[in-house]
Amino acid sequence: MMTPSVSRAQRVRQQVLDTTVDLVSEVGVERSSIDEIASRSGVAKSTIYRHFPSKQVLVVEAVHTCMSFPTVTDTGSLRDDLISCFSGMTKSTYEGKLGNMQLSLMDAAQRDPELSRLLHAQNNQKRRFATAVLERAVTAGDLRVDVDIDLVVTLLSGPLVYTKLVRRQPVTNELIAAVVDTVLAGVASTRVANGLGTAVV
Amino acid sequence: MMTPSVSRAQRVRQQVLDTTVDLVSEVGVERSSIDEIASRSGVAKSTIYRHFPSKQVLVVEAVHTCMSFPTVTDTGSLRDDLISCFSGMTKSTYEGKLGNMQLSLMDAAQRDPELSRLLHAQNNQKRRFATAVLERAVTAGDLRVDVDIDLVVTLLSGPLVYTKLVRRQPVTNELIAAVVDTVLAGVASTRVANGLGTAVV
DNA sequence: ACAAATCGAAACGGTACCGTAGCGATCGAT
DNA sequence: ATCGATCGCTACGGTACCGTTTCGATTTGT
Repeated sequence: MMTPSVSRAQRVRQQVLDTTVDLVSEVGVERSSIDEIASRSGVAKSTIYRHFPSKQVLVVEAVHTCMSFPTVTDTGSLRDDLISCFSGMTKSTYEGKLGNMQLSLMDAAQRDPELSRLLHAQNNQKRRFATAVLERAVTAGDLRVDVDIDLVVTLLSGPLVYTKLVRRQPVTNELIAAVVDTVLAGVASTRVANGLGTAVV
Repeated sequence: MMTPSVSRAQRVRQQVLDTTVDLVSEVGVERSSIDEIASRSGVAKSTIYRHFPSKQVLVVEAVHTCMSFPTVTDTGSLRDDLISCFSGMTKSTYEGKLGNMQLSLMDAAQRDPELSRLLHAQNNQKRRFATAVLERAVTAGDLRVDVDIDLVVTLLSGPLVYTKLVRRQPVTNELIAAVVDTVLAGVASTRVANGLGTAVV
């Protein structure tokens, strides 16, 4: 018989990781147990420990497997590119199983340096996508050269994260568009001493 | 001997609540145990159960006791009032013990309806402060009457929450001022089809 | 087909937590 | 001073989880 494309060890390993993702997205990191993962996945607990030395490592690896990043578009319109960027970002990060995990992961990261580094890396990566779009707009002359790009990324990301995690409301494309439009309008204007934007484009 | 100003029962009860706040802010909701609260507070576990029927109720009451809200200023300057509002908000919510608890509480709220309602109420309350400031600015003519106040509150709150909880960076007054300035500039401008703010004040 | 690697099932000791109960000591009001 | 309420202490049964071990069965590579 032919050798299958993936070994049994790999299949079992993936099964454990998938089940871990499911369980963590349902009940969170702290309430997920190896015993439960074993019975759900059909993989014996002893086998799980042959693949992963501890629950922490397992969770970190499981989370790692289900991370993805959106593709960046270049339509020529800064507005459209930003909306596309954050729309994809929202889907890949705050929806689905990974989305359900976010709060629990952030909490657990407060006491797990590995998880903390993983989430920070994930986050910096996401910021880089938006940063790239904005830097392109600066060189293209669509944005003033003195804009604080880091601040703009925070201004764009913040309201979406806040809506999803704190308000627990869906992040609609309408919201994304409104955020992008208002922030772009804000950075297009100069800031004056009284804080009220005076029209200067 | 005179009757003390507070009964022993009240003192013991408060001691338990304080210890619970301390412990939860240190290790989170899930890892806080009644046994640990008992040994830390010097109050026997049996006594704790005489005051609180379960750990969930205890945590909810403990969190409730350490909630506070900032005072609202009315300096006449919308910018200053907003900065003051969100500066106080940040201090009362995302610093100190309550700040350390936030992520764990939000996570736990996903599986505890009581906690969920408490956090939602806390959040709506905070939004109302900013909403009041903005509505005052509308009637005073400092803001266009067609601004989406709810959106503006999200635009202002989001970046601060995001900076604190996701990026794990301090929320400085400089950041607050920059956020307020940019968002105010954005809502002062009209939005046009191409999304680039055109100066109209 | 056969040896080596891998797996599933089951059980183990150890720890931590929950919520309850009994009991003697302490406090509070009168 | 006394009596009832409240407390601290200790211990209990029950549950859940961790991480390890054993052993027989299955699969894989050759």
